Amino acid sequence: MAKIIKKVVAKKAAPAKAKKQVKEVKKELEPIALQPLRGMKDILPEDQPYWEQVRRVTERLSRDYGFSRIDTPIVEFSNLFNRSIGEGTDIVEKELYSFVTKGGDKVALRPEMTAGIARAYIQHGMNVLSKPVKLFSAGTVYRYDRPQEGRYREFSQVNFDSFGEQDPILDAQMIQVAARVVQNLGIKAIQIQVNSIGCPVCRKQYKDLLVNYLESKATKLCIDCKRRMEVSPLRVLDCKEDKCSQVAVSAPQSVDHLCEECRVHFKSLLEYLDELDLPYTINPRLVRGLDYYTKTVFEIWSGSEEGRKSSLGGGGRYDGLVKMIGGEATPAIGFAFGVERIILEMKRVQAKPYRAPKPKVFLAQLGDLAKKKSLRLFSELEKNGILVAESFGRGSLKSQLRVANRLGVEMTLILGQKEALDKTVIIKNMISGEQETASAEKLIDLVKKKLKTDNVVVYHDHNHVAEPSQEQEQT
RNA sequence: GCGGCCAUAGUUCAAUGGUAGAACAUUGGUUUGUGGUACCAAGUACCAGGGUCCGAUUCCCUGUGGCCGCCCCA
Repeated sequence: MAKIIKKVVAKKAAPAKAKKQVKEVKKELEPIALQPLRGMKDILPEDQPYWEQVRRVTERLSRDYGFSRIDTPIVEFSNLFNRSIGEGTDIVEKELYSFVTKGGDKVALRPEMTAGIARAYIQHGMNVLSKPVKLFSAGTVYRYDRPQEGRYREFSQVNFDSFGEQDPILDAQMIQVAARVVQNLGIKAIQIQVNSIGCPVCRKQYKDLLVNYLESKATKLCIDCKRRMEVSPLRVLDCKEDKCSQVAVSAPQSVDHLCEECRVHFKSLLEYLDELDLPYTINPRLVRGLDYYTKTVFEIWSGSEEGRKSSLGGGGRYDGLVKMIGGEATPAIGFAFGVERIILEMKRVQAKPYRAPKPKVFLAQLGDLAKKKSLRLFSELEKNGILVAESFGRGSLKSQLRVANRLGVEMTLILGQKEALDKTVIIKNMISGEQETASAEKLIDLVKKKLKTDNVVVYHDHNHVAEPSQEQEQT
């Protein structure tokens, strides 16, 4: 009695004091912002099935196509990115998370993965390996821009690169892998956009030609494009302004001005794609934002011909990159997908996420002795490969059965005071409601046997289950 | 980096210049060791800081964050 009174008094008095203290502490210390940084977000348990599905599909495909996994640091020296991606690009110019370390190093968070992977390729002498050297990677990348749906400052990419082979058949196979990634994830309506932006030689010639043309039409361009004309004339072709598109329509196209080598390369790529039955669209206006691309560039868009389209991922050939950052000349090609965008699209088209196996057995306990024993019983079941759910913190059998019911288990094992003393366990069939008492010794085998035979019953009764789980509703 | 819209319980949304309600979710209960439904009950919220005002969650400003458009891209 005295104890209870003390408790009540303590309970009443405590919150008021605690609140005051909290307030005082808050004033002295900087309050913690209960939110992540702008453009960053938590990936909550409810979303994990989608992430797990992406992980499984990409890992499986990368293995099937002969890619080895590589993981490189998220932080690298800034000049790696400046040099490879290009000083003038938006990614480097405005979106790079760069800072100086305590030791004075100029570093940056990676805005994409290929630069770091190319660095690792050179550093570890992978050029001596049998070509092509195919590398797969997955992780977060960082770009400091204005967040929107499907566009974050911290986001995840799955990245495929292939070093050391210049044959256009590699280009075709890479595009095939890219298409299979999204298709295997249940995104059926996609567009493959391809283009060739040539090699440094013919690209320069083409650029001059384009600038000439644009200058002749300069009065018809928007303000931004007049600026772009000098900085990166290729981007003018991509401008969404009406008047610029009109100019772009009759602009010279890079595919018409490729050198012989690039032209043949592109031509045979298209032949390979035809052979693969991969429907593609040649998009002469497809220009990617990284300077290191040569020849083939491509993107995978979601959606069909009309309607909203967004780029799920893209890539291209980068024959000059490895040499650019200090290795021997090495042809290469790669692509990356944005995982958040893929998941967004999976949800849009109601693609199936990964379904984790769910426990079919619930273990309920009642009374002190049973509670103690149930802890061991749980691990015995787990060791025998039986997935078990429990709610040991709950007291009443009723509330435990409620949880069991909600989880949709096939059977509940009930261990009460009486059973604990008798060394028995009650097995309750959650579909029929029937119960039987089994000896603790034989329990594991009995449960195993029942799970096997009960499967039939379960399928039989499947439509009868009162409440579909949340996951089922989602799919 | 530029422009616009928005910000209330765990979630989706209300109302209001006098400190806030619902639904769903969660937890407990409807007597003793048994689930669903129903019923009852409980807890939890005005993004932060300034200003106007007797008084602000409400009006204004700034910050922070989300979303949309541009830019760019994944």
